[in-house]
Amino acid sequence: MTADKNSRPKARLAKGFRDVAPEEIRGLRRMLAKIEAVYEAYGFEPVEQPFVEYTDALGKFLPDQDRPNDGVFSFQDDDEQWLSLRYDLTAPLARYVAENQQKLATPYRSYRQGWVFRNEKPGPGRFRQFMQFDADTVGSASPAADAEVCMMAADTMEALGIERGKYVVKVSNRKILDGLLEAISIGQAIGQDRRLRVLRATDKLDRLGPQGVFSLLTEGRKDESGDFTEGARLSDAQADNVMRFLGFSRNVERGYIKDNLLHASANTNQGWLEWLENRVELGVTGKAGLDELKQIANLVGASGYGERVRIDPTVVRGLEYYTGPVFECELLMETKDEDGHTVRFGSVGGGGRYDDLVARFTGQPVPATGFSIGVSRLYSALKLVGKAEERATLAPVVVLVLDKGAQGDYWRMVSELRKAGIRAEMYVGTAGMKAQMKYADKRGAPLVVIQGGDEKAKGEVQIKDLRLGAELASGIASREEYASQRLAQVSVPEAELVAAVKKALARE
RNA sequence: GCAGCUGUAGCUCAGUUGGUUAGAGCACUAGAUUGUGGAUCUAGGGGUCCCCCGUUCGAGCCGGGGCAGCUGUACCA
Repeated sequence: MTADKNSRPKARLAKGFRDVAPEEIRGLRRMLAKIEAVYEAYGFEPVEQPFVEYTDALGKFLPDQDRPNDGVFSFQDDDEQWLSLRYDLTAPLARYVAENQQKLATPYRSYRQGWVFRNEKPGPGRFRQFMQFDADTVGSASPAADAEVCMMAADTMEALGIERGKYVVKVSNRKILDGLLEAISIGQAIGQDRRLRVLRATDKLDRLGPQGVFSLLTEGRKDESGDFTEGARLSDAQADNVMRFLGFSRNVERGYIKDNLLHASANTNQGWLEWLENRVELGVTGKAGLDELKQIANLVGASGYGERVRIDPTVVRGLEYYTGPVFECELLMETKDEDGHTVRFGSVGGGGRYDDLVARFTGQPVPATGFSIGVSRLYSALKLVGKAEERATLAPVVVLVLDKGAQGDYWRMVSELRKAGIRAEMYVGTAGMKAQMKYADKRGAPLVVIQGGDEKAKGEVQIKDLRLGAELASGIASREEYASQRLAQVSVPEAELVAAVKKALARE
């Protein structure tokens, strides 16, 4: 019964979601296995968690509404409790640790990989369902834990075949920015709203450049589409300090430029530390952040990662839960976008320290730090540089069903092939021979096995090489010639089926 | 959220100043083969021209409103 024409649903993929093709699944699995191997080697333990959590466990109720935040997919169960699809892997981990604290060895080191969901407008390369691969150390306040996560991220990139120098793990510290805001708002508390604007503005340096960031720090900015973004309304002197934090100094003729002093120290971790210490007003909190950054720099330097793990104040990351060091892993390879412009591939992962997340549940402070890889983004990057391993598994040999009464014979042939380690299937549809050939062709089958009444009487089977056949047929012009031959087809005794198939496959 | 662009067959798209029965390519089905895919040829199926209202003798085309999609921007744990 077909549905009434008017009530037929449209077959369409939900906006922001994706079907994943077989080659990509195979390539992804290989990539995930390599990441996992690195995390295992570092001694992290796997854990798997559900897609769904109670909404309040994710911390996403808006204060004045009983409806959860619309960035999150939420629904009510039979008991009218609000549930949400997880939007990252960190909030659920905090719940897990808070709930199982007594059982877990502290510091608890875990990794996990899975789908997360965001109910947002999708864009190019941005989906409403995507995969993350996280590793976290919960229960250690030591900068060693932060440094370790960064070095592990670097090792992961290399395990995936991204050469040294083609990626960088950038490190900054949220406390420095906090301290800087403290320092510039002496005598007048800067509102939370304006604080967020400063953070957002600094995060846009790569896209808008120093002048754009300065506009957002001060009076605001109008973009090409005419949309106006409100600024943080800092004074020039306050904004100047923020710009210096990012490594820019004001130049009378040219506005903000990369500072020469910084360049003179060759953009090293040591150079950045000195710059921040001497040229930026940091306040008490900022000094503490700088001290943490120094310790991380020392650790990665001593371990030989100083070139790969770099201090970079332009890293801001998410605004809400990070409390200290923040990281970002960026790929430096250049690529062309659809308009032919060369663009850097950009960020494929990030993370940081979130010391308050577990305390939400327990009231006890539990320091934690972690790193999250954007699996889909990283995968498209690997694909672009030819490091994705999508090689297709060979499609199965198809055994045609010409005589429906002889299915037992066909079944036996298929199982012999399988025992010999050859992917094989018996045609399970109901169509005739012609359609079965079409099926095998579309499927990409290398060979078909044919046994009708004639062959059976002689105790033989026909093996037809579809790929060779296609090659031979391309030279044929007339239909008569084409129809008169049995291209790339051999007849062998039943007993030699497996050997003949192996031989034909070996030719490919 | 804001701005711009676009909605015609399963897919990609033509469609003249508003004028009969709305087209192509691809895909699909059948035939040219007693039992042979991919080339070629023939035939066939498939349409609420996004929806509603209006203008008109007449709307895929013009006007208004809505909806959906795309792009940019804002937000993004």
